[in-house]
Amino acid sequence: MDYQFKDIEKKWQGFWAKNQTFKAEKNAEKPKFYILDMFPYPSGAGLHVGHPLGYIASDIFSRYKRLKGYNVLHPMGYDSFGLPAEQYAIQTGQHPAITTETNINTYRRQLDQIGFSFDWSREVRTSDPEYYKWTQWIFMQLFNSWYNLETDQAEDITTLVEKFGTDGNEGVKAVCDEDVKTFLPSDWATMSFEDKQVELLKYRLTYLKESTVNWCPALGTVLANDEVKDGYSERGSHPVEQKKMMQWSMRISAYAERLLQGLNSIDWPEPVKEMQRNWIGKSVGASVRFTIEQSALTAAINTDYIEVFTTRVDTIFGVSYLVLAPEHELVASLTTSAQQQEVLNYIAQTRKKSELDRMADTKTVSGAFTGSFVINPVSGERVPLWIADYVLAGYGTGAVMGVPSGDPRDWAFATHFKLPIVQILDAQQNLDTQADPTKEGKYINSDFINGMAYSEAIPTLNAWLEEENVGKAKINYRMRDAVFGRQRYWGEPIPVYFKNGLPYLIKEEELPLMLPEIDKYLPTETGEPPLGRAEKWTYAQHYEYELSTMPGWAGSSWYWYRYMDAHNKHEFASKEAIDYWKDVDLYIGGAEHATGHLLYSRFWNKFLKDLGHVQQEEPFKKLINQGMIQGRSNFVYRVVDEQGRGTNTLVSYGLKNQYKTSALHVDVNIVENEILNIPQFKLFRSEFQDAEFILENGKYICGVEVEKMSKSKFNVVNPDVLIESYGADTLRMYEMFLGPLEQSKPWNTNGIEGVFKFLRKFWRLFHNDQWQFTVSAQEPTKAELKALHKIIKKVQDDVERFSFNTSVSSFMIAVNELTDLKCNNKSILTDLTVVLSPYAPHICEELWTLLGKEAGSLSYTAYPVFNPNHLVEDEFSYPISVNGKTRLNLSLSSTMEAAEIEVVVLANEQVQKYLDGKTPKKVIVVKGRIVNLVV
RNA sequence: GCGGAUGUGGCGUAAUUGGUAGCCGCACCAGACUUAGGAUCUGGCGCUUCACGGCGUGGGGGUUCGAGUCCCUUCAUCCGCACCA
Repeated sequence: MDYQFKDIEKKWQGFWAKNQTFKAEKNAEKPKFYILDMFPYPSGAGLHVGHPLGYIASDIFSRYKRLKGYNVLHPMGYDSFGLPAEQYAIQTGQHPAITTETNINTYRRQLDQIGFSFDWSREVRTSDPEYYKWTQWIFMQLFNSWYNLETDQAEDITTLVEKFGTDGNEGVKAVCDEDVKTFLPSDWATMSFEDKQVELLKYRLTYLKESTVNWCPALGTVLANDEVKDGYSERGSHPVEQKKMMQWSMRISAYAERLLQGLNSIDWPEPVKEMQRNWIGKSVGASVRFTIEQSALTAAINTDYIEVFTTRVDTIFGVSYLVLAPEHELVASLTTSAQQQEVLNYIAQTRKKSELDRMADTKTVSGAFTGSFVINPVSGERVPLWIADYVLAGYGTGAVMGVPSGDPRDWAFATHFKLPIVQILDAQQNLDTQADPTKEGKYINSDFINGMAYSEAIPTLNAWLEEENVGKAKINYRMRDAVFGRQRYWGEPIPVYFKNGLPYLIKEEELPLMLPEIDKYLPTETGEPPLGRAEKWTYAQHYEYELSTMPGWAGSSWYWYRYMDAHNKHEFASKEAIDYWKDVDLYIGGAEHATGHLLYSRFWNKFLKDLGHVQQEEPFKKLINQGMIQGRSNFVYRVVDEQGRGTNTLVSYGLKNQYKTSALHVDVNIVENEILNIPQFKLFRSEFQDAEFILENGKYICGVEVEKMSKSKFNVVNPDVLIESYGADTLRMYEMFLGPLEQSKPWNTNGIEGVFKFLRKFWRLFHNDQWQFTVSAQEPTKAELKALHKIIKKVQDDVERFSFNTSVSSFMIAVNELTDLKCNNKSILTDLTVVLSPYAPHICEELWTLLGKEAGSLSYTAYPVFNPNHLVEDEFSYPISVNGKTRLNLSLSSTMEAAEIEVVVLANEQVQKYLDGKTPKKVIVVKGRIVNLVV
C-alpha cells in the first residue's frame, strides 16, 4: 500500500489514547525527566500553525528521551482563567466557563491530531475548582507568612508573633511596609487583637495596602504595570488612569536578592536572564539625608530632611545641587514665593510633554530652582534645591544629588544653569568640556577622604554616615511588590472575608471558595467588582467576602507541581510525587513571559521551598524560547483613479509602479508561490467578478509582507488544513524544517511538499514497486551501515542541542542515500525507524509493527547505539594547498597520523612539482583533512 | 539614547565552531516515462565569462598560511528597556 497517512495517523492516535501509552508513573529504575510546555490560554480562535511549534519540539525531545531510557513526564493543560472569556461573557451573557469548555475542546481536538505524547491523565485547568482550591491555599500560606531577613527565608507568622511578644519589633529584621512604628513587648501585650492584626498585616507576604494602581475604566479593572503599555491597556488598548485603592499585594520584593542570585544557577537564554536582572534592578549605594535649611521649613512640612539614594556616595563632596522629581510631594511646600511661578510653569511644561517627546529628547537640559536650600550633611555646605524631569518619582526616593564633575548628565545640568563644578578626584580630566566619571586616583577637595582611593572612601563614608545618623549603606531594587487583586469575575476568588474592616482567611477546610454565579459580568452600579453582584454571598452568613479575584498569573505560578500529582484531594501534590519529579528539566515557551510568568513562578517556588513543601530553589532548570511564527500576508494591487477611488482593474506586483494603486489583503490560501489563483480570487471577492487583471508573463504575481498572523489579514494558516492534505507527520517535520527553533520567522507553506515527498520515500524503502512490504534479512553492507550511523549520530547531537531543523535535512540525506543504495535491509531500516520516530511517530509506529515488532513497543525501545567505526573511510581525497591556495587532491588513507601524512605529501611527485625544489617552511595538517604547505 | 540579536543564492536555510561557502528543501530550467499529470525519475541551478578564468557571506579595514566564523569600524533590520541617581 502507498503511504496512507490518514489511516495510519488515526490508527495510532487511537492506539496511544486507548493504551495510555504515555502515562507517566513513578519508576525507580529509570532516571526521571520532566519536560514542560507553557500551557495555553484556550482562545476562541483555536490553534494556528504558530502554536504547535514549541509543542512539537518538546514532543520530539520527550520521545527521544524515552528512547534514551528516561522516565519522562510530559503533561499538558490549560491556563483557563482570563479576560477574553469574560469579555465575551459581557457581550453575550454566556458564562465564561461554557466558552472556556468549548474552546478547550477545540484545542484538544486540534492537539490530538498532531500526535503528541502528552500524558493527558494529568491534565490541569486553572479554572477548575479542584485546581484553584490549591491556588487559594497557596495564597493563604503567603498570608500566614513573613520574611525573616536573619534566616533569609519566609517563616510562619507565629514565629513573628512570638518575637513581638518577647522583643517587640525593634530588633526584628523583616521585609515589611515602610510605615511601621516601633513598639516594645509591653506595647504588644496591651494591644487589642485588632490592632495586632493591623501590625501583622504590615509583615505578611500578601497584604492589603492603599496603593496607586492602574485603573482601566473601560475594563472596570486594575492592571499590573506590565499589562499597561504607554498609558493604555495591553489588551484592548483602553486608556488607563492612576487611582488610589485598597489592594492585595504580594511581597515579591522580599525575594529580590534570591531571584537575582538564582539566575546564576539556571540554564536559561541569556537575554531572558538579563531582562529579569533589569527588572529586579539592583543597585548598591547609600542613602543620605540632606537637612532642609531652617528658613525653608514651614508648617506644611512634616519632615526636616530629604533623603537621596546614590551609587556614588564617594562623590558627595562634589555635590553642587539637589534635584527632586517634579511630582515629589515636598516640591510645593519647599518652593519660595519668588520661585513659585517658575516652578509651576516647569511642572506644567513637564506634564505637557508626551512620553514620546521625552524619549526623543534626552539631551535638552531643563529644570527649575525652588528657591530653597538644603545642607550637605558631610560637608555642611548649603546646596540649592532644584526640580527636573530627569528624576523619576517612582525610583529610589525621587530625589538625586547632583555631582557635575562625575556624571555627564549632572555636568550638562550644572553647565546650563551655571552651577559650580568641583573636581573631587585628581585623576579627573578636562572638566571644563565634559564630566569624567572615573573612580581612579585619589580624592581631593573632599575633607576627611582626601588622599583615599575609591575602595577605601566608600566604606569610610558609609561608616561615617551611620555613626552621625544621617545615612547608611543601602541596596536599592527597582522591583516593586506585585499588585494581586483584579476587579473582574473570571478568576480565583481570594479566600478572605472582612470583619470590622480587617481581612481574615477562611478556614482551610472551607476551600475551595467557589466562584459564585452572577447575573451580569460587569462591575456593580456602585463601582464594586462583579462579585459584588453575587447574592447571599457572605461568610458565615454575615461577613463580606473579598470581592476582587486573583490576577491571571496566579494559577500559572505553580501548575507544574500539580501535574506531578494532578488528582490529589488532600495536598497540592504529595511529598512522594514532588520528591520524585522534583523540578522541570526542560521548559519550552515564548520569550514574552520573560518578566511576568517566569518571575512570579520563581517567586512562588522559593516561597513554597521556604515552607518545606518543595525541594528545589528553582523550578525550571533549562529554558528554551521558541520563536514567534509570524504571518506572511499576500496583496493584490488595485489601480486607483485620479480621485483616489478604486477601479475594477488589478495590476500584477511587478507592474504596479506604472500605476497609482492601493494594496488589498488577499487570502494566502489562494496564492501559491506568489501566483494568484484568479478564479478562486473571484469567488473570494465577488466584487471583482468582472475585474480586469494586468498580468506579467501570463501570471498575476502578489506582493508579500510579514505581519502578525490574524484573521483580518487573511494570513492565518490552520494546521487542520495541512494535516488534511499532508498528515501530522509531515506537519511536524515541516514545522521543524522551517528554521532554528528559537528564531522568529514568517510561516510559509511553500516547501511542505519536500517533507511530504521525504516521508513517501521513507515509506518506499520498506516497499517494492507494487507497494508490498518487503525487507531483506541479509547482512547490511558497509555503505548502508555508514548511512545509518551517520544519521544516528547526527540526530543524537542535534536533539541534544535543540537543532531540530538540521536533523530533518539529515534524515532526507539518509533516505536519499539508502534509496540510491536500493537498501531494504531489515536491521538498517529497523534502527532508522527508531531514530526517526520522535519526529514522525505515526509512520514509524506503523512500520515498526510491519517489521514484526509488538504494537506500541516502539515508544519504549532503546535508541540505537552509535558505532563510530562505521564512519571510518579507508581512503579519501585530501585537498593539498600551497600557502592556502588549493592546488590538487591527493588520495590518502584515513588511518594515517598527521606526521605520516606530512611525509607522504612531501614525497609526492606532483607536490614536488609545485614546490619547485623549495622546502616548505611549515606543513600544516588540520583535523586529518586539510594539508597546507607554507612556502 | 542604552542593551541584545540578526545580516549568506530568487526564497527558507546549512557550514564538523578558524579549514574546499551554499548541505537539505522550495521555486525555476532541461530531459525521461506517460493519453494525461498538481504523479514519479534523471540532470542543471551564487554572480560573471563563449571559454580559461575572475568575483562572491551588508560595506570598509585588520589578525592568520587560511575568515561567513575572530578583532576594529560602519550601515541596515528586528527585539527589549526607558533619563535608575
